[in-house]
Amino acid sequence: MYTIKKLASLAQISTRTLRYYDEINLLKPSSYSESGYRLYDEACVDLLQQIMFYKAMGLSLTEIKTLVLSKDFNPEETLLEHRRKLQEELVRISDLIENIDKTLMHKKGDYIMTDQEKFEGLKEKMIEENEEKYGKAARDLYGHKVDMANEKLRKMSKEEMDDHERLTSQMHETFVKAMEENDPSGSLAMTACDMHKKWLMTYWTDYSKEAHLGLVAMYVNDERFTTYYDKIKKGLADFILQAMKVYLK
Amino acid sequence: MYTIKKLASLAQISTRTLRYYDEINLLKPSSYSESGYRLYDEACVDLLQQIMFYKAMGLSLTEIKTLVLSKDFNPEETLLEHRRKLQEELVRISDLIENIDKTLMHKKGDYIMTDQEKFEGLKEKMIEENEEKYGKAARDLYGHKVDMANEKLRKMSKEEMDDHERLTSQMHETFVKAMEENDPSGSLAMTACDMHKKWLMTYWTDYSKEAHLGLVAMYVNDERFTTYYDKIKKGLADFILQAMKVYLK
DNA sequence: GTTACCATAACGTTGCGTGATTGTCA
DNA sequence: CTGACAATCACGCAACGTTATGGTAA
Repeated sequence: MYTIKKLASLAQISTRTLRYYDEINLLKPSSYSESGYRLYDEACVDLLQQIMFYKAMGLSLTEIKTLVLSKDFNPEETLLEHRRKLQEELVRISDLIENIDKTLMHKKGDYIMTDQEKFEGLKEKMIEENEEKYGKAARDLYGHKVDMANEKLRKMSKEEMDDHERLTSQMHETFVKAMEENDPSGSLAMTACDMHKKWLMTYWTDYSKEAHLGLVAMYVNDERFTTYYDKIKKGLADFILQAMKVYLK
Repeated sequence: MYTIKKLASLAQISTRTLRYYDEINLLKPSSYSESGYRLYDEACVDLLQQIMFYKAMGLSLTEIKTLVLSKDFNPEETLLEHRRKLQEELVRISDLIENIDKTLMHKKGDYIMTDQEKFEGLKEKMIEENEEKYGKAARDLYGHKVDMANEKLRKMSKEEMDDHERLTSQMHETFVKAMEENDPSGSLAMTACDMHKKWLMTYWTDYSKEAHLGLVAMYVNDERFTTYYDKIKKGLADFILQAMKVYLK
């Protein structure tokens, strides 16, 4: 017979957990002492063992309850079903990471990269940072997907990079012209926004308005960006944001 | 000016969400109508846009609050920090999936596989099922790790499989002998358990007592297993469980 | 008058952590 | 007597979904 503390330390869990399992009828004590103390026997230990096994696979307590308390229930199906859910979670998280990567990568690129050397430097730096921070093993876990942006950079040819640079200056020029017209919703501004989108696609493997707008919104809160653009023409950073808001409606 | 419903449908969220954001001071309406209706202006729309952008990356509302409400806060660091957390989650979930795979794979194997043909059949069947259920694209996401068990099976040579089969019969014999001695904690039983562990390791890439015990516990609740073992000797399935409990203490 | 929309409570969700208060055992 | 352990509330967390109830706008 175990007291609640004994069983808890045996199983490396808290007494609160055991009381909670009692409360939700997942694991009841086998008997009580005269003063109302919970007492657990060997069968309880076995059951707890089972519970913890399923917990280790990430099943919810409700799922575990149906598994261990109804003998005729099929664990295989439940586990497979659960596996499917986990798989979805995995994809979801992987997508989130990819989103962050795209955002950060591009944001850095936006105000730093003006010529080839800096661009090359950035490429190497980002790839190195990635390696350093998360290690090869960790990156292997979710395979090539997270690296896609990196790969896209790495594989970009000299020619493409020249194109990219041309696009950059053209975009800047167009934005400046649009600003001189003082019309953030005019066709010139829209053209410039369109170029910005194309420019974005150089790094991003896919595209969404939300991400694009979010990125631009992040820009104007970053003085490195505003400084850079205001040097081209004063007030340009803000103008770009105004235009983008119209463009991305 | 937008009413709560207008803004909600504009942003594709619920009105409850907007009221909640109001409640936690994340997004307050810019003004109120005479009858107390919430009214949102353009600045609110922009802010919500930002909020949703960060939400799309999986940041918590608390994190978002510090990001969008304190102008001097650095989003890059926050995003990188958050990326790290996501990475951990990814590993965690990947481990859970691996655990489930190991369990299911082995459980099937335990009572079905007695000769090479069936073994081969199982191999193909499991690999196919995996492909079918989750698709290549999904599997690519977390790379080779989930497939390790599959790979381990696939790469097992004829020779190794013969060894494995020999080990299986020896283990069965030893369990039977131990049972005849009627001592589930005797040295014979312990040897048999040890063999079971070795046998397990043929499939599993790593090992833990919890997983081993959980597996055995799952066995005795599955009549396909008990039937199979009881055919060898009546009561054997139960005896194995008893022995395992001692062994895995 | 009806319908669509507004507001404010307030409970439910998941799995416990973290007290607060009080009784029991060695 | 004291300290370790027992018990029972009961709030807190995250981000809303979901009624319930009643007022307001078109």
